[in-house]
Amino acid sequence: MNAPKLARVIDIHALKNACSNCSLREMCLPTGLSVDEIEKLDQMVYTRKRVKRGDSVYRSEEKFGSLYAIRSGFFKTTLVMEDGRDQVTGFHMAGDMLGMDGIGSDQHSCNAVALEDSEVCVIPYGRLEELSREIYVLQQHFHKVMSREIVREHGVMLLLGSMRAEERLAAFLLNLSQRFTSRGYSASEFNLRMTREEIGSYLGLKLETVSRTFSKFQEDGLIGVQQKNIRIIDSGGLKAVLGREPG
Amino acid sequence: MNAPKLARVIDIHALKNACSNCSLREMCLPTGLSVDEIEKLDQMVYTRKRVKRGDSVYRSEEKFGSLYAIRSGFFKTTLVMEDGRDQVTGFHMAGDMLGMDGIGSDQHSCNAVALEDSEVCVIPYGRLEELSREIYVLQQHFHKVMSREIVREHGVMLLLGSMRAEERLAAFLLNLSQRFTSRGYSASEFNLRMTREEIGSYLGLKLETVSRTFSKFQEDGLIGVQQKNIRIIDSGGLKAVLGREPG
DNA sequence: CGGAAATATTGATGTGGATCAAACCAATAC
DNA sequence: GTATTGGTTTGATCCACATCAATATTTCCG
Repeated sequence: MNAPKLARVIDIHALKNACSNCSLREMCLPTGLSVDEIEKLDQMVYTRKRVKRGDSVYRSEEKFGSLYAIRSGFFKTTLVMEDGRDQVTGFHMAGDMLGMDGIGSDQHSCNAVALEDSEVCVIPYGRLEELSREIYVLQQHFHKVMSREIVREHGVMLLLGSMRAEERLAAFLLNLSQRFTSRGYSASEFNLRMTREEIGSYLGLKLETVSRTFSKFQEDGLIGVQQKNIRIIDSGGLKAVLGREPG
Repeated sequence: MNAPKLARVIDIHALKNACSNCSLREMCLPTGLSVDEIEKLDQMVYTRKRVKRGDSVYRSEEKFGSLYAIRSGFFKTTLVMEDGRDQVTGFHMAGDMLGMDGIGSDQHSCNAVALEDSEVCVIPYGRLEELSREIYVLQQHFHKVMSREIVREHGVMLLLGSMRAEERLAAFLLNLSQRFTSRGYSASEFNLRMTREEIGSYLGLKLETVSRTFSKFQEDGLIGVQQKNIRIIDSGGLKAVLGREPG
């Protein structure tokens, strides 16, 4: 008599964790999947993992085994040099994919650290390979995700190699704003999850320069800053900072 | 009577262009392919393309259709900002793969320019997708190639974000040397195919700084420089430059 | 709550690499 | 051969950002 009830409970739980029912589906998965195919995917992602603020999903040198789709929260990825200097290589939010650096050498080459309590969907890599041989649109989607990561990094190289401090920070804010927007959050007001030091590390600047530049943007009426809270007042003005001559 | 002869001629030509017979096979392709599978691959890569010095394999915004494996020669990839500033995002040599930036958006996002007369193997992307669904090791290999490109770019971000001019140039030289070595060329002497300006663009430095730093390395007995010819005299010393305090 | 630790702001000063400028050199064209 | 062009080296000066330092604010935690 109890059996059916129990089954139902499990069902509901499974449904809750399923890709098919996930609000981030459009970010993680291709469109145009059949019901069958979505069912297969639900079997691929059978684990969720909570990651507390400050904890890592994976660390450099660790054996690679899975990719991680961010279900909620906020992450940074960092690289550490032998002499201890480290560099933030990216900030990642819901719908982003982590871990692709590990495929090439079968071990991770950076650390993925949660900047707030977060949750990731664990995607066993072998299973993904398998399914993407069966499901064309999944293969296609996965390749696109990797390619976009390459393009994103190109953009960072441009930023680090050719832009001045003000341009870097303006580009950073506009990028964040755009990403929040595409996830349904406000484009004009958001909370930074990272410290000035982490922003600086990502942008190749010192934390003091980041702080000063925030203050300057505020004086110029482009943004409102209060600690981690950012309000974008004049996004056109921010865009104009990009490509402007020094001064 | 002529027919068999003609056929033989064509055969020889096909063989010459075939992956199965290519000295770069270990760089481009996975190991452990069956004879059948190699035959399929030979059909995938049915075009070679000569690219003259200064010409492009593809340009930014162009529709994406193929990847390109470098058969011989030397390339740079560049990004251009709206205001005209441009940045070299990479240097590429025989065995490297070009064009993966185009997969994500179906159009290329950078320019791939030959720095000397070169030759590439054209790999129609649709065909590669198809085959990598059939041949597991090919899929695996392709994913690794993309992943390694992501990791390579991480390295460049570290270089641009955290290193001083001398460290950047030392890292650059050591990287080039290592890549020449793995292709069977001398580790200690090689010709730069790019100008000081292109090196500078890649490293986020001005050409004068590149030139001065070369001169300094020469004074310090680390390398011999004569225009584009580089001799690495003290590779240990170069490695020691990395991670050294300024001064 | 209170006190310590982490984070952020702001000012004063220093410096690595950019900029400006002038030769110099190598390769190609005439 | 000389002229021309594109690239390189080297010097003098400048400035954007780093560094050093002091204070303010927020967060964490017993």
